[in-house]
Amino acid sequence: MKIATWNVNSVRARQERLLEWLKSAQPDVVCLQELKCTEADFPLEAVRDAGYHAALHGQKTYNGVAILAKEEPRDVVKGLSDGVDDTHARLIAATVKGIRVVSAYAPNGQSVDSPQYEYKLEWYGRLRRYLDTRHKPDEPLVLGGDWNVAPEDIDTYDPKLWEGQTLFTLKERDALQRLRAFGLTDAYRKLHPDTQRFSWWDYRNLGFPKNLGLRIDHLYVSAPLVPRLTGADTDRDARKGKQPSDHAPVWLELQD
Amino acid sequence: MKIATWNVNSVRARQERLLEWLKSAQPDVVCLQELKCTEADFPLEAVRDAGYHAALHGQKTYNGVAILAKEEPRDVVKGLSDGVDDTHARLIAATVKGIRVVSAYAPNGQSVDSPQYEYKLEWYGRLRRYLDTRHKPDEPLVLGGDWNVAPEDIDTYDPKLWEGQTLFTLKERDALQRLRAFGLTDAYRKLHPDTQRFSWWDYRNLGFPKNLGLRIDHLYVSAPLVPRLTGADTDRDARKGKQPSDHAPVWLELQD
DNA sequence: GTAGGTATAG
DNA sequence: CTATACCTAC
Repeated sequence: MKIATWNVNSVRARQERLLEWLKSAQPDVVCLQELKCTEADFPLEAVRDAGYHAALHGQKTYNGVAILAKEEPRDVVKGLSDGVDDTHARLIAATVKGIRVVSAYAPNGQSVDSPQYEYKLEWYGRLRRYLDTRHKPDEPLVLGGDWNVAPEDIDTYDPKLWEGQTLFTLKERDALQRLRAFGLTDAYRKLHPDTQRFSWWDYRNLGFPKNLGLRIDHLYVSAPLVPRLTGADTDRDARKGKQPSDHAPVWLELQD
Repeated sequence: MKIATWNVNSVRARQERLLEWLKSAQPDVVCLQELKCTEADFPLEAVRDAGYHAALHGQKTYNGVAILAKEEPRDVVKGLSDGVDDTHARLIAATVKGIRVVSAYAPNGQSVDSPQYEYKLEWYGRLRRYLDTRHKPDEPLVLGGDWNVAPEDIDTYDPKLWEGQTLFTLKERDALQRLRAFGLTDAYRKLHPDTQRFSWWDYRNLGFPKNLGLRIDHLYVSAPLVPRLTGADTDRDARKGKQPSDHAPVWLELQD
């Protein structure tokens, strides 16, 4: 079973690329982020024609997340639903083939002294409480998303340059660590402890050609799924060519 | 000798289409309208690589006209240069192979009661005076352009619907007629007196699929060139496919 | 650099 | 419907 996550950076601008990638990669489940459109504007027909059902949590211009799956996603839950007044469409959860799948788009955080940075740290706390409230670490659980945090030095092209910058501050890494402490394992890092693989490259300054990237897109699995992990990687090719997303898809394989 | 006119509706947005069309149609001279860019932003390199020289009169956002030619255009004159305070880049003239070529983008006229409509009628008068001042009817002269006027009933898909609408009011047709009275012959209509051929289809309301068009792009030739006319038509295919201009190229052939 | 929104123009 | 400009965000 193949599960992937991809920040598409506008699903309408990237429709053809998404369809081509679905066709070639053939994931069973895909977590999408940054749809940048409402549910009504999502290209549902085309995705259906490609063989996928879709659970959607859309928003105009910003955010927007989805779970695509060959089998119909069940028990769809949109947002953190924790009573906080929050319009951001950053989370959707659904059950596919007995696995609870969460597609998450963590706040970017803008700059360390901004309200967005505070919101980001709070959001991570809220997501940890979401897991505590609704799930148990021994359930089969997969969280795929753009976490907007590089967890370790190896996940940046230049840790000294990035140290203290948004996406790589201590507080953000701590917040991610506290989320993982629920009982989550970073699928890629588990299988490839020492291999540097980025998932995002800035559009600016020739980030991709120079391979100046970060690994900020991760798939997290709960304990019962760890022994079933058979593969994990990034589809770097999807970042190539014309009009790509700034993120590449990240995937894992589970033994059936 | 093949001479064409094409309102490209942004030469930058249409660069690839323009180059492909130049490659397949192989005109000796092309009058372009609605470049929608300054001379500095014109894709001069690519056009040169395709085998064409360019005489340019650019403008940011609106208007902008050019003459492309396999031989270098000589004695380039930009604008009407009649002392009227007018920033619109709607006219360029140059000599190619002994023929004086004018590329013209007539004002659209918006609505009959608008200042733009008045400007359009005046512009036609100014262009007639331009010809009177600078040229003689027995010179070899070709005017190619988007004239924003359908000359006759046959040049609209529904003359009753269009009667009195901008692009088909009596005043506009009169203004065009007065221009032609300088001694100009509509090349397409001369060779095909009874055949309906449109050059423009509105992007809206499925104008092209339903063939709801107008013939507002014409090539006019002076008397010495009329006997040399061997062909004239519209490249309807250039309006097909993705991201087309709303205009198709119009061309004529002259015996050498 | 690459999106989206709004507005204007055709 | 398809462009442009200017604005904001990442």
